[in-house]
Amino acid sequence: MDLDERKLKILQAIIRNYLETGEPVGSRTISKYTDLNLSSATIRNEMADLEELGYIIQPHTSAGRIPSDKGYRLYVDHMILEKEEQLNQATQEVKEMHKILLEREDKMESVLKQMAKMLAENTNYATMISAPQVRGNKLKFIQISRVDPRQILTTIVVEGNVIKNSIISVADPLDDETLLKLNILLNTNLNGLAIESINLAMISKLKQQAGVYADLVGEVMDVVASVIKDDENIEIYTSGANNIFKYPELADNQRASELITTFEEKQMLSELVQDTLTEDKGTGIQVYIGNETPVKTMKDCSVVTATYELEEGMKGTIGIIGPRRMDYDKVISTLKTLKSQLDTIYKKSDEES
Amino acid sequence: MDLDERKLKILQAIIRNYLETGEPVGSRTISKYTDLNLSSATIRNEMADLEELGYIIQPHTSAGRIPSDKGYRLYVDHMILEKEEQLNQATQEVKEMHKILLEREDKMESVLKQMAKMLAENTNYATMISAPQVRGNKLKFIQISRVDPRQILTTIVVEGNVIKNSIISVADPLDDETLLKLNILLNTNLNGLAIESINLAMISKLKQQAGVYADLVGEVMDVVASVIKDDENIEIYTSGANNIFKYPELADNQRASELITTFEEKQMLSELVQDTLTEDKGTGIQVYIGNETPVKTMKDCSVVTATYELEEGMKGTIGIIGPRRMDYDKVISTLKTLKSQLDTIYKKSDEES
DNA sequence: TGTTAGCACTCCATAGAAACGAGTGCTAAT
DNA sequence: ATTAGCACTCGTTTCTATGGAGTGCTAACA
Repeated sequence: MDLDERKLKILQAIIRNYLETGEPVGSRTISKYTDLNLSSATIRNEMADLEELGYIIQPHTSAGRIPSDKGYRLYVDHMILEKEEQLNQATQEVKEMHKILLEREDKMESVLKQMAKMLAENTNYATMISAPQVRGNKLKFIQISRVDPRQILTTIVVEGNVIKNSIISVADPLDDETLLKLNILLNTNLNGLAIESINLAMISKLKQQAGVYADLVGEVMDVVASVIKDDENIEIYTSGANNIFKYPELADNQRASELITTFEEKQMLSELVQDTLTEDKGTGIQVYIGNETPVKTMKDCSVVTATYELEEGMKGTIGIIGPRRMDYDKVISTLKTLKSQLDTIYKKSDEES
Repeated sequence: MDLDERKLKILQAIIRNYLETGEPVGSRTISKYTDLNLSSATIRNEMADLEELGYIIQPHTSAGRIPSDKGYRLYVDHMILEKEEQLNQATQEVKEMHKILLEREDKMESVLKQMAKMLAENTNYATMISAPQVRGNKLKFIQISRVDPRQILTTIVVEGNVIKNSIISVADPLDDETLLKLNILLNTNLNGLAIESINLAMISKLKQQAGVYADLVGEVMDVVASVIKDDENIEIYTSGANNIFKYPELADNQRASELITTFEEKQMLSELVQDTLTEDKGTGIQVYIGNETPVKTMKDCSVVTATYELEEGMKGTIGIIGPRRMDYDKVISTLKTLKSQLDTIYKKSDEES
């Protein structure tokens, strides 16, 4: 048996209604809700069919129906296609983000934090944003300077303008000439190289050329290495974790505690980021319903993610986490608009600079 | 009427018992619990007195008693004095921190994060740590370098080795000589100055001397200014927020949601940090019971804070947030030990460098 | 005079019973 | 194919015991 037009309409009505109320919806409600002009009895028959097909579930014999994961999935897939043209819907809130992005602060960190917060406030769900991941980055600039007689400041810039500093202590003060020589040594040998491609042989060669300052060069190389290390545990910013308390189905102690922990230990979220980045099939938007999510503690949630891309292949993820009955419609179109803005604005303003 | 020895002992027994169980404690329990060898009837009389004095409360007529804020306060004040000598009690967990601190990473951020986490795991309460606040700091080093033809990297180091970078875009490439000249200009004029003391007159003088590069110097000064701005919203790291679910009196939706929000919006916690730093009377440990806390959303919690101090007057705060019936004993001694270790270890390892 | 045993009383917590009502499935009529 | 009608199910809410923990008070005791 396939889904005819009418069944689809009924299913849609059930889901819409359930998204709003969070209560199982009965046949009588649907009978009024839709423009089909059918009696509740007819609806009941159809609902029995839909249940048999696995699109809806009856929590107990005398209750209404709620959508199953399969039902949600159908709804979402259907909806995304439909929405394609009316992209400019959720403009209201996204315009504010536009503004934030334009007056972009020096620290990308604070931009992302603010964005997460704003998204959370507008959607009433929990949000997460991962900082763009830098991969295969090339060293753009490396420099050591004397901050005071015993302290050397290392500054490293990689493509994408990620900057890393560290202070190294030295036993004997370096004079200006040595400093200059070492800087030239480092830059001529390392500039333009992908960090991953720096191997042991190169390091030992460098150390050899540095002579008595081999130790110092070694420490500088440690700093270089730490750029990669930093990169491995991706920065993730979250906001609106408290929103889960607005949805009774998530707010019981057991679940709430788990979810809060998940948001706190951002590490678990990074699985989600990874999955999103690898699974991305081109649309850039992904929906995980219930158990589909790669994070087990979120099995009672739905997650909608978007990947955004800056220039130079830096990719990041935005995620919205809410109950199964989240307003997919609004969330997806919000994310779509935001994504497209991010993609374009960031690119543009980076070309300026 | 004053508190005689016996009343004190009874009060103490009540509190101890309540801390453990979280249930109102009755006279019979106390009669067995203490070594006073008194019947429950006698205890009842004493308890009636204690209640009249305001140290304990009866939730309802036929229930046992629970400590009032006044009772907790007495207990805590008493206990702190008693504990003074047995400082080495909570060594177990603190030794691990010792280790972390010794192998201290370059980023203070990650040390503090880890510390917060470890504290939370050991105590089963929520924790917060504020990064040391830098005040009245002097510029130690300032430098601009050319990263690529159109991009200038600004690096600023202030006392305490706080480093700040920013990339500035320029329309026309700068040659080496100009760069050197500007660096000398900036360093000779600004080095050693407290950032707060840089005024408009100096800036305009600098700009004048920079000639055609006045704009660039202006942007550099903006970066300098942002060091202060960064400082104003203190970095605060939290951990173990989910622990509040372990205490039923905090775990109802209303309260939990408020608390989670408080931990998320670190801003509210900064009030606590401020209060702790200003109220500190020398012991370095402070206890806020219930309504005593400056953060309203925590009125059902108790907070124990410690201020730690690194060299150069950099002060930070560690806080442990739990239910009113937190294990003050353990928390206070843990914080004391940790504080003393932080005070000494950090100082020492900074002298090394 | 301080302590204790005993007892009536209070009041929360728990469990069960009863009433309710939303919603269903099925049947028979249209 | 649709619908009205009806018996039935089952979760939710409300009410009513019942039990027990704990108290305050009184009277007896050392």
